[in-house]
Amino acid sequence: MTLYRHYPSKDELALAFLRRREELWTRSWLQRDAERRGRTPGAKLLAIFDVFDKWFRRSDFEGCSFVKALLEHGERGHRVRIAAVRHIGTIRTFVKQLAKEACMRDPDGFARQWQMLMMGCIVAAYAGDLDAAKRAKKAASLLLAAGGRTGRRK
Amino acid sequence: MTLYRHYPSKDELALAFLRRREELWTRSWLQRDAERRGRTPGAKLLAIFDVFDKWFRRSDFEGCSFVKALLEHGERGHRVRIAAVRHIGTIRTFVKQLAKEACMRDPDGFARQWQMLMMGCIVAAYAGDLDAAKRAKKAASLLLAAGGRTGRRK
DNA sequence: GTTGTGGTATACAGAGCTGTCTCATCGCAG
DNA sequence: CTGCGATGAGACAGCTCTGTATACCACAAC
Repeated sequence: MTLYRHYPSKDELALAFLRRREELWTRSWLQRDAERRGRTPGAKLLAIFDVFDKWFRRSDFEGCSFVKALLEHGERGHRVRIAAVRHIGTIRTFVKQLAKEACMRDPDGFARQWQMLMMGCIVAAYAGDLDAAKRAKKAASLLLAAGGRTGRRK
Repeated sequence: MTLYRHYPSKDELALAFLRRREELWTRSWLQRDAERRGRTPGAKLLAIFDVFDKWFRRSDFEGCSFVKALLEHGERGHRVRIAAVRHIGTIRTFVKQLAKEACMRDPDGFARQWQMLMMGCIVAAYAGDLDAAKRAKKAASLLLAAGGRTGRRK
C-alpha cells in the first residue's frame, strides 16, 4: 500500500529504483571509489575491477540491477528496459571520459570493450566465480596497454 | 495442457529447454561453426565472435538463454539456476579445450576470461550494440596473443 | 487534547500463472 | 471402419501479482 502512495505503479517504482541505484551505486560508489583508488586515468580504470572484487565478495552481492532489468524486459519499447540501457550508457560515459583522459585512440570503442569486461565479469561472479574481478582486471590491463597504440589501426 | 502431458512442471520444461538449447545452440551451432571457421585452435577461438556477430544480427536474436535463466533465478539452490550454471560451464569447457590445444599457459583462467568477453558482448548486443562481437573479437585477440606468454607470471 | 499527516493492515477486484480434469478431435495403424 | 494414442479446447482450483479503497495507528504540531 505504501508503495502506491509514493508511486503510481510498480514500473514507476522500478524506474525510481534504477535512478536511485545510479545515484548511490554508480555515482557515489563505483565512480567515487575508482577515482579515489587510482591516481592516473589508467589506474582509475583498472581500479574499477578492484571495486568490483570487493563488491563480489559481499554477502549481499546480487548482481547488477541494470543488467538484470535489461534482461528482464525484452519488449523493445518498455520504459524499464530503456532506462536500463540509459543507465548502462551512463556508466560507459564515465569509462569513456577516463579513456579520453588516458589519451586512448578510440575512447568510445575502448569504453564499450571495457564495459563488456565489466558486465561479463559481473555475470561470471553471479555464476559463482568469486575471482571474476581479478581475472577481468588482468584482461583489462591488456586492453589498456593496447588502447593507446592499437585500439584501431592508425 | 500438452505441456503437462510431457513435463511434470513448468520448471521441468525449462530444464528440458536448457538441455535442448545446449544440444542445438552450444554443440550443433556455436561449437560446430567455430571449429569449422577456424583452422588453428586460436583461430577457432576467435571465430566464436564471428559466429556471435552473425547471431547478433539475426532478427530473432533474444540474448543468451543460459544467462537469462541464471539471472532470473537468484535463489541459491534453484534447479534451473544450477542447470544454467552447469551449461555455462559446458561452454567454458569447450573454450578451455581449445585453450589447451593452443598451448595457453593457464587454460582455465584463460577460458574464464574468454567467457567473460563472450557474455559481456552478448549483454552489450542485447542492449543494442550490433557491433559488440567485432569489438569483443578485437579485445579477445589481445587476450589470445598474451595468453601464451603472460597469462600468468612464469 | 486535538488535529493532521504519513505509514500500516485488511479487504477486495481483476488479471495472470500453475496445474488438473474432462471431453472432443484428429491422424493413423491394424 | 475401428480403435488407439496424442493433441487441443475449455472449465476449473488455487495462488500470486497489480492496484484500489477503507480503516486504523503512531506521532508530531499546535
